[in-house]
Amino acid sequence: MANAFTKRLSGYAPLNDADVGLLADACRNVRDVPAGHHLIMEGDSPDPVFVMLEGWACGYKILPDGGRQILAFMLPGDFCDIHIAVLKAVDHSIVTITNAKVASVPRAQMEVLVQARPTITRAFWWSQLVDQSVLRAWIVSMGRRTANERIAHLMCELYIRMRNIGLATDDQCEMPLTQIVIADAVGLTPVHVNRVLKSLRLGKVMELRSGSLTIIDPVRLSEIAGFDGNYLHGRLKQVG
Amino acid sequence: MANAFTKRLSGYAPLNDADVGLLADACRNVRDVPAGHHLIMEGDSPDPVFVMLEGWACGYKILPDGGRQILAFMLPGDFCDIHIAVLKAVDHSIVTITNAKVASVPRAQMEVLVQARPTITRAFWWSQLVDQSVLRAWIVSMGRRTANERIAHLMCELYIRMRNIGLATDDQCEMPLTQIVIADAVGLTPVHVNRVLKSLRLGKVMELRSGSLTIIDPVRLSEIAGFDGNYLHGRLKQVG
DNA sequence: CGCACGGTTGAAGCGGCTCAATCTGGGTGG
DNA sequence: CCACCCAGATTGAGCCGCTTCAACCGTGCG
Repeated sequence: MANAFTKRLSGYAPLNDADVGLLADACRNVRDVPAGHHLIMEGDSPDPVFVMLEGWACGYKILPDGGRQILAFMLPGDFCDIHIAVLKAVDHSIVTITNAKVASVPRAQMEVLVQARPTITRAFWWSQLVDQSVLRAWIVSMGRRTANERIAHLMCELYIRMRNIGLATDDQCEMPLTQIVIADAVGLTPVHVNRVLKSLRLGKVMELRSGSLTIIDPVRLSEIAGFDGNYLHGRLKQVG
Repeated sequence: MANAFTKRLSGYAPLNDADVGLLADACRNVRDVPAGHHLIMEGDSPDPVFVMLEGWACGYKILPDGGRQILAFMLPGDFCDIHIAVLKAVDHSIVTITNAKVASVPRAQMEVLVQARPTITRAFWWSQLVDQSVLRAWIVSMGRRTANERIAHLMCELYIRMRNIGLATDDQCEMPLTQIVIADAVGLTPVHVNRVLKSLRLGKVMELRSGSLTIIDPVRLSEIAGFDGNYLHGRLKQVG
């Protein structure tokens, strides 16, 4: 019955079996989508809500000059777009990064869940708050952190989120991001991302290779990042 | 009966007189606070919800190295902190920028409003969505825009938000921000903010002087900014 | 095989930072 | 009413982190 979605939400509110059942049922309509497939395109009118069950996706916006800024990474259990529930048209796109399993839940059914189940409402609300905290943390990174710090911080965030849904070991997790994707997320060029990753590797801090992250020195890493994981969830432990 | 708060929320959902009455009543506990006064300090446990009725405030976070990153500007009618409703401790601070009138609403009363009035719930939800869109727009700015573009974009955002609550004329509005505050918001140094403002002034695009913004060439300004105001509200008009 | 895409490395340029000095205006005490 | 003060605004000079441009490598895949 439980899937990545219900697991994540259980972390936010004490869902009982009936709640979990309803949520799992809402996710019954599952699609397999390949990497690089768009779930939502800028300008679409938002209809179903997408929930990631397996695989990674990201939301991004294209600028007039062709540049791309990634706004969020969606991991298993994450909503892709509750936030745009009421808007007429979406102002950004969402694309899968890996092959993925995605559930699509009709808006109407979401409404029903929210109406009927206060605990589910609360879990949705929390989920939203956490997403918003992540956005704020990104702003801090882009505004005031150097390239090294930014990348270290992003790796901390993603590692902790992966660990939080049981997809990380003590010192590593999957991290299926190309250097181009990382660059578009942290606001740097791929070339510079490459140099930063090299220096982190040579400095024996962390290693990102063939789609997976290995944290060699967790203390150093979170020092460099200035990482305080609390924003991801009240009861999260620190890296290391 | 109506105040800046009920006016802003009316823009998001069709509040009836009873709704407006309840909201206005919730805001009955008003305090006058001077500029530079902290409404919330990092580490506080969040109790009342603050609503700006007059004046400006901003939320920010201090980094280990002493740097400051501003995360949001709060204008009349804005919530300061619904988002942190459920968290144990706040991870950022909120300080007034000008003298201000601030209503504090007990959390319990907020809950009552949300339970009893679906339209109010919807308005809160919308308000939250708009806030989140603003955060995303900031990420785009910090990640992919130059200093000129960033500052132009911020000015567009703030002008439109001011106009939206009836506090702007065709070509100007109050903008009580020092260059230091702007620098902390857009992730630049005050020195460079100064140079950018100078170039925008000399280029006859806009002028920021003694706490007020004058838009000289709205078309150029929004071109420079790459500004698309839709994210602030479905039915917003463009600058100019 | 060969193409395409991502990773890697080097060299040169530039946007924004740092450091530092001067100017300005509003507030304050005498 | 003036002298002073102080925070913010302004300007200049030099520096540095990141970008740009360009080449080359490695590898998975049609």
